[in-house]
Amino acid sequence: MAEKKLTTLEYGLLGLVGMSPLTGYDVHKVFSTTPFGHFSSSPGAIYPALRRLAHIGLLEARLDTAKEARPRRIYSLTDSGEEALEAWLHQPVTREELIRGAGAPILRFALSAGRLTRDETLAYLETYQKVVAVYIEELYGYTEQTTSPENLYGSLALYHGIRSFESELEWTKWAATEIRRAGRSSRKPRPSR
Amino acid sequence: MAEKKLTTLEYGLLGLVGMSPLTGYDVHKVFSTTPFGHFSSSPGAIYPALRRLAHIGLLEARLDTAKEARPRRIYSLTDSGEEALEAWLHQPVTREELIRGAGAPILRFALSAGRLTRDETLAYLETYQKVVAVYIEELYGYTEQTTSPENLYGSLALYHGIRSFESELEWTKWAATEIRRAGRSSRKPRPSR
DNA sequence: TGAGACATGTAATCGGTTACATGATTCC
DNA sequence: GGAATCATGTAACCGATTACATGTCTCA
Repeated sequence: MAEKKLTTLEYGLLGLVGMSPLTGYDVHKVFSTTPFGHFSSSPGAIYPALRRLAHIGLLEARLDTAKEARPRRIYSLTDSGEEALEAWLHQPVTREELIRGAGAPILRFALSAGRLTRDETLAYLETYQKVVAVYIEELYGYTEQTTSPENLYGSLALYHGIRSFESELEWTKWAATEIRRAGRSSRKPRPSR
Repeated sequence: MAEKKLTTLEYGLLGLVGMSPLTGYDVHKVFSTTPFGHFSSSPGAIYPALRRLAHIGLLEARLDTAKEARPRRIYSLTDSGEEALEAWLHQPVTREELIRGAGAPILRFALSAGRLTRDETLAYLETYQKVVAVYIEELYGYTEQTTSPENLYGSLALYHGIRSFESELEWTKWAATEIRRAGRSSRKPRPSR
């Protein structure tokens, strides 16, 4: 079987198509009108990616021949696509994903709705949280080397990173409590401040 | 003249080489042992990029022939490289850069040390701040459409984005006050909490 | 009925990742 | 003096960006 690793965009497409069958243009619309994944909505990225996924059997294309001269492909998730997606959703967050900043950790979280159990998602958030905490410690380590008055801007930039990961850390905790709370009542989530 | 646009990596290299002449391996070390720019430290990215920059005249390579069989190139910034770097540093933050998340806004800030005046950097932070604020409003707009109990995870993911940009917004304000403060005294910057 | 927006892609280019290759240095 | 590690790259592949091409619908 030798599961090939896919790009973040491709997993995003699997997740999106997995919600409901879509055409390339539908995907384009989602990417360009919502903050979903902050992927590029360029057709030169989307269409080839959909084709690739269809080619390796993770998606299947149904030809809509309503307009003959310009038929369009409606993609839906195959069983093995479902499998690949779920395998990915079960991966814990890694340090590399966090640093790369391509948004993979949060994408997995968002796509886990309906595909992971509540407890699995909570466990995912827990590992997410740990990885972030470890990385924050690492960044603090640099502050001792780098913090000198001559290097003010460098220090400030470093604190930018630290703060942003601290905010991410708080989010993981908050999200977990919201999910737990939703299990007991059906109130809407509210930002904590 | 038609200044060609460079990649973020290339600007990072200009900035780094601009601090002191470096070899490809030096760059690799910086990228792999510090949080500078969170670029990939893969040689396949660094060496070709240095060559490209040298080829278009923004860097110049001096051959160090100390070891004959394996001479190495020490790169330094040329006048036109200096120009290109400063032109870039003078660009205000754009919405696209912010969303793309490649770290360009913070990289420009960090590299502005010694190349922009204090007031120019403060002005840069001001536009940075405004762009972030505008984007946060945009994201809040989505919460009204998207926030439904059935779409809990989607909402939570959206709040992840909002929080992280809010943290960025606070950083821009904090950094500006630190810079102003440093103008009056020479204390080290401290995180605000 | 012609202009513009909406829809559906393809092609060329190009930067980055992964993997490979080889030369020097250290150190056991 | 052989292995491991440091240093300095090259090559192949492949995905993404940019630009282009063409079909279809709306509506003044």
